[in-house]
Amino acid sequence: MSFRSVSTMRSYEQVVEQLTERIHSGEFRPNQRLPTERELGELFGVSRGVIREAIKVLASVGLVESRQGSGTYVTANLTPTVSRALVLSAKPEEGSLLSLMELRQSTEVLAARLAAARRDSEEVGPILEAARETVTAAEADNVHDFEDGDVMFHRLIVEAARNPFLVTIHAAIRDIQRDVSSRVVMMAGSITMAADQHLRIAHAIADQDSVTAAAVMDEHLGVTIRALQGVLALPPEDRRHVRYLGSQ
Amino acid sequence: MSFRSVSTMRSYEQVVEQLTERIHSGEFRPNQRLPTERELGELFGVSRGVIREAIKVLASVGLVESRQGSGTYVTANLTPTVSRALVLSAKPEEGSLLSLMELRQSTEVLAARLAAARRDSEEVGPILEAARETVTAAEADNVHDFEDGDVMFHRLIVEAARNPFLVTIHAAIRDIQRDVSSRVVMMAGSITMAADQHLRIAHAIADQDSVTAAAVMDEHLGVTIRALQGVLALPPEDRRHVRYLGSQ
DNA sequence: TCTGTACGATGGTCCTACCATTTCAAGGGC
DNA sequence: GCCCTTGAAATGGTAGGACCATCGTACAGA
Repeated sequence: MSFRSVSTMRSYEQVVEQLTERIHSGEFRPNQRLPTERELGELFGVSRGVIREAIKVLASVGLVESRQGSGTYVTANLTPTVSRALVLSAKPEEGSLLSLMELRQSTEVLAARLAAARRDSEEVGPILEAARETVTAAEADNVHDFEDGDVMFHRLIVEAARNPFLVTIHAAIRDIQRDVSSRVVMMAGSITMAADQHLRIAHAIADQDSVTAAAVMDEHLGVTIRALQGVLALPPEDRRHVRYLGSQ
Repeated sequence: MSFRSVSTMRSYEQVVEQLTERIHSGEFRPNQRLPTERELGELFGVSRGVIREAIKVLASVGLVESRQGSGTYVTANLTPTVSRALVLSAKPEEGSLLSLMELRQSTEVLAARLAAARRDSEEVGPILEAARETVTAAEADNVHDFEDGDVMFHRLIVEAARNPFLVTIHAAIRDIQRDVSSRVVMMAGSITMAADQHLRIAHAIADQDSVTAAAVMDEHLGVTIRALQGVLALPPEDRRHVRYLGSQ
């Protein structure tokens, strides 16, 4: 006696599902405008309110984006964001920054290992270039440029790892770090040393040396974590001098 | 001339924010019923539609749950789910399962390391117990019981790691694996070997031996990954015999 | 005590109207 | 001809009311 459970799927859920499918199938491409809410309502045979609720869900995972007066668009870079959910999972208390860095270390070490094994030959150039950019910036003590190169460097490696989940999570981590405006201790270590590690990682990936790439990446982020632990051990009053980059 | 930027935050966003805060602060506790949509509308001074959109967002990250005719409740197990977004980030194609296992390996190795370092003395007992449960089940060749113990074992370790992000991501990974009904190759290795590894990990955590805990966990999940890679290398027709667990 | 019914509360859906922004084309001044 | 202004239309954002579907409970009856 096996019955299928009666499906009572909410209508907005069905809309979410169908729109998701169209977006994934490429029928709706990035930057493309969706039909208006009123039109979608007619197409799906539901009220505008239902459409709006569905769109809110899609927007909350970063698949679409609504602009008042203009329309609803498929997100440009089709990387759904998990940052909101991730943020919600941690109370904004002491140590959540440390937790975040731990996660980042773990995932990026994997990314480095995979990137070394799977990177396309065309991907090597940009990675090396980004690494060199951080070296140049470090020599000039130009923190701003260093950061630009740093972000690019890590992003390229994650992408070269050919693991979509890593891309999503890495984007979310970056998101949160930006929100929390926690550049505070990001640069706690010496940027010269960091740039040097970048270069070694880049070369390891170029040589398809997974072990070295992973090991140096582990050390690279480990430095930051240890610095962070040091700062968190200080009483709050004494932390201020660590921050040396105020702007945005 | 410094002006505060004019708040153009959508009203539903503000509702999301405030409700999130109340939930996190413990003012709304798990399983508690929120005020009705109509009441919330009055409390926030917005229409019911806005409230509904806010609730949809909260529901989509797994913070609340609506039951028609009854009310909206704070989710019992307050682990927001990122699974939907993660699912969206990978087209359901070949290899996404491999990507998922890679992510799982990376995060759980970290979890094992942290758990060994941070575990509370009361957490050791349940972890050992879960490990022993899988050993017993493996000896009896009872796959069902093995799985129960297996899930519990890994969950306890992740929780002992004291890193909220890991908890969230691990839950999401489990979610997806269940959805994809991919027990297929989960057990591809010998469950006897797996159970043995469980025991070694548990003892390492009990001994606060981070290095061993991480190493064995790495190997433990590495076995599954290698098995998975083997299966994916086969032509689709030949894969069927790998699945030996059909239920649910 | 148990069962079924009735009623109220609540989320789900629909509808209409109006507001706020954006977009773009028509118009006017130079 | 070019640039700016202006205004209308389109579109998402918000409001409010109505009704439906479901749930929970209280109540009446067996």
